Amino acid sequence: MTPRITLEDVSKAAGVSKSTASLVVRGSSRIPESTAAKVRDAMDQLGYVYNRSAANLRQSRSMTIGLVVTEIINPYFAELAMAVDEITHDAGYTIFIGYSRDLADRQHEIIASMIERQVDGLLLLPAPDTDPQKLAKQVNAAGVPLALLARRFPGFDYVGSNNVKGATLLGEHLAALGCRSVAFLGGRSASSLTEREEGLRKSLEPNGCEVWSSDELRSPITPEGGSDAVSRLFDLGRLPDAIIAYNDIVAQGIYDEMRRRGLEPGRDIAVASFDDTRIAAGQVPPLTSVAGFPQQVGAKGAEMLMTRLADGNADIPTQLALIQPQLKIRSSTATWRTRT
Amino acid sequence: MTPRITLEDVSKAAGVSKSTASLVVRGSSRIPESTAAKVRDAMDQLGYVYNRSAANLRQSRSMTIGLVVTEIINPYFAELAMAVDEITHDAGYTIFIGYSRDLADRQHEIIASMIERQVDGLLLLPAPDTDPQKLAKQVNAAGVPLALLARRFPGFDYVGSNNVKGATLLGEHLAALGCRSVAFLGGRSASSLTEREEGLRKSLEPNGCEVWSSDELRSPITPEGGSDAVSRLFDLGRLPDAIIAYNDIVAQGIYDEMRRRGLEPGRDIAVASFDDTRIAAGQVPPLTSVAGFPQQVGAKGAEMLMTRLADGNADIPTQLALIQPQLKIRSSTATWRTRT
DNA sequence: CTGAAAGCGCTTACAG
DNA sequence: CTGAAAGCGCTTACAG
Repeated sequence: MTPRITLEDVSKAAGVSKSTASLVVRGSSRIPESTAAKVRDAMDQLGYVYNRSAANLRQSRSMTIGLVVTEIINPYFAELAMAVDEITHDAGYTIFIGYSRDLADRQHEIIASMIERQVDGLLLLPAPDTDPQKLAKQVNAAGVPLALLARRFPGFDYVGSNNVKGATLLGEHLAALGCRSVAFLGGRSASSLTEREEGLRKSLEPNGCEVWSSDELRSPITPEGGSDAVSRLFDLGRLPDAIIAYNDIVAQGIYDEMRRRGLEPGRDIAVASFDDTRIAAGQVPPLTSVAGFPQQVGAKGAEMLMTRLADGNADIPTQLALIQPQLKIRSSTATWRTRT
Repeated sequence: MTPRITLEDVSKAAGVSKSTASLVVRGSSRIPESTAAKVRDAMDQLGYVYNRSAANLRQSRSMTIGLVVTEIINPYFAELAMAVDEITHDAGYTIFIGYSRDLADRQHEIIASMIERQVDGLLLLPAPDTDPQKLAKQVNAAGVPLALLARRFPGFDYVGSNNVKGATLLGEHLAALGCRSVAFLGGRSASSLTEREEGLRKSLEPNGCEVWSSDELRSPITPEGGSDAVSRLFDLGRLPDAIIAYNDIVAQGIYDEMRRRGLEPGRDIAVASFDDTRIAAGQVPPLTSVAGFPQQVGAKGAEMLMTRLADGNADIPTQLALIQPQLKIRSSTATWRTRT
């Protein structure tokens, strides 16, 4: 390995001081073009590569942010991550990514390692069993601004879908179809779950439609989780008019398990879900789903964080933003008819 | 903001020297437990957070690697990225992610910013129009080891699917079905494309089956790209017995466009593709696809890079690894019957 | 086993 | 407009 070329080498070759060379690298206008050109030539000659980490140490900012999500096989998370990248990339940030796999311990470990690496800010889609106190302590101790995405805890900046609204739209749709009972399946305790349930109850119960949603109907956010939840539901002995999945991934398992038991989704039981990832429209029958617009969540969250970073994380109060959902009605509910 | 707590503060509080404190942070056994305990107490008291970037500057390694992929909406890329994370996380690395969107310029910009941030190594799924010389120059100047994933250029470490083999399996299957003509659609010039085409020709042409694959049948790796490619194919006036898509994403568009033109995939024309992401099995009819095992590609690529990093990037010759593919036969080809 | 000093590659006041 | 010096927070020889 050739020894590393430093700014000192460049400045010597160009016949100027280190400070002058430093100013040139950063494009300062205080340096006359003639001097700057000499420095740039020297950089090219020597094959200089800027060591931003060294600069960071001095400036105490890294132009780096951390993004922690559950995983990215779920297209909802993938689109959200890409949107974050889009915004932060344009702002000159490079992003550290970590996948918590919805394990709070792994999540904290990831955050710790990002903090050690001096991230300027953090965007987190929190694991359901996150301890908010612990999280607050961890980021506050380091003075790193944090915005939560998609799932919220009080006291943190947050951008997510307006789940109550989305669930209300869905509930009204099902009530209009004449549903008398709805089972809400899958997901783990998180604000998104609570909010969706709230919207469903609010829109269905006043219309005389029962909402079944108990702890035993929760599940991991996987197709298998959905299948298992349906099984537990059917083992209770009663079939609802409609099944609402926590999201599209869970719904896939619900379709599968229903068919294994000889029930056709959309005909025997209406089925709907949340997120409206590309999975939903691709199902057979196409799945009614509440679009959550992860691109908007990610983009808005990134902007919110950028704002805090720009303001030196001053006394901006906690920021909240809700993205408006949209109900996509497809045949998994539209073709269902109440049994007479 | 409270002023940052440094190792110096800790050492003073613990009544030892900075070097001793440093040794304790890194768990050196040279420090007696009694001293170490005092230091650790001081760290807790003061709320010390390790500044790994400062350490990096001194040690000239960052325990950071860069991963650059096209995007992650395609589950193939998502699974690959997660597999890389799995391996590198366990080895103590944190990963910078960048999405090239298959734009060579953006790719180089991303790599440059990662290099400035002192990544120890780079994993790249290269954009099709990458200039290999330029890439080599960029990473060699910085002395950063690089492994290519899924698409190769000569002279770089590489892990990818054995595309020739996979395409051969698929070609043999189609030949056995009695196909007399096959159109290969979608994708952009890349080793993966060339290799797939090679395998198809090798297995089909000797069996009297034509392979149509020209520049005008290429397309972006999107459903729209697939639709457009089918349109261009049909505009040529002849229908093949089978259409092979560059991958599952392209195949989605092929299904759509065929139906728009009144042709049923799997009945009127057999359809198959590559990658076998969860998209394939979820299609109607289920899509025959050559599984490329992105988890294995990602994991093996990460291991390869870790090896180079462990060996101080010594004179290990270029490393190559091919992952064995597997043909998943589904009804999009299995139910097709030659017209008599 | 522990401490004082130098140095990683930059930037930042401060002089001139 | 440009230079010499100090410092960001660590680690690394080197003494003792």
